[in-house]
Amino acid sequence: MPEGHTIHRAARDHERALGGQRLAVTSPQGRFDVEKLLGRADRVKLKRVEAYGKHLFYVFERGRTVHVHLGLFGRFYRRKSPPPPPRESTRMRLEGESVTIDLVGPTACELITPKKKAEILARIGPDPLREDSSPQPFYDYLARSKTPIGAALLDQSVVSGVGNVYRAEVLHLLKIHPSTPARALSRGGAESLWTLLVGLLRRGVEEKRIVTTHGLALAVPRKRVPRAESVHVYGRRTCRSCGGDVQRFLQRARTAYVCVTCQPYVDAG
DNA sequence: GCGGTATGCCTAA
DNA sequence: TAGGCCTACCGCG
Repeated sequence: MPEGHTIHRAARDHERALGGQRLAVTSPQGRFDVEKLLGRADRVKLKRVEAYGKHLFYVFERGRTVHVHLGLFGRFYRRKSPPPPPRESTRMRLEGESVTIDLVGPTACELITPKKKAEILARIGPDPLREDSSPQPFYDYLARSKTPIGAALLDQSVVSGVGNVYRAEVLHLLKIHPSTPARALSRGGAESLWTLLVGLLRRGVEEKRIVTTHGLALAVPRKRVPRAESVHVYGRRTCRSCGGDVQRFLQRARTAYVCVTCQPYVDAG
């Protein structure tokens, strides 16, 4: 689940469900140091939840901030309060008045200092889901880098929030082969790429899953797209657009998916 | 029950 | 580049 859309959706949902409340925070698994957050109190008030790329920040009273990164396996489970007993693997449980959020399997779940937060934000590139992000650094990087565009899209310091599914899908929609050197893209091409990422990620936030088919407009009511039709090439053996073979290869240690018909490699020199 | 796989990312070499 | 870490699920038998 966790590309940028999952993170932003969690921030929105969790802030709405728990923001302004005094939460009972526990770590059934024991690997999250609850006392550091709670001190001697038994509850702590959550002020807001922020999302940057794939990072979440739970901001509590007195500026105490919990950083969460889901990694590949992390997941949230939402329960009604009072919640059922947690599964053993639950790293952090946030129990509010009517909603309880359980966090399982994250790469990171820790109380952080303002300095640490600043360091995290300093090392990630613009996030297409944030209104306050400027794509300029993304354009600048692409314009001068020989890095394959498919590798650049997974580099969180270049653009944040994009993961392996969006990488495959956005490049397919633009008919770009992942091995194309970044700087072979025109400025217009780079702008199209950013705009498409914004659109697809926003759609992902609304639908709570990645859907890149059945038109790109964020039209209001739309029919639920069946799972098998939600992507063009990611995880597929044949291209949903043309029926041609989808080729797989490793790029930046992740499986890249390419329709060799729709996305022929063009050596731009 | 086991092994493989996954939408991530860090570190050592 | 390889290995490690985190967890759930699925197909196999």
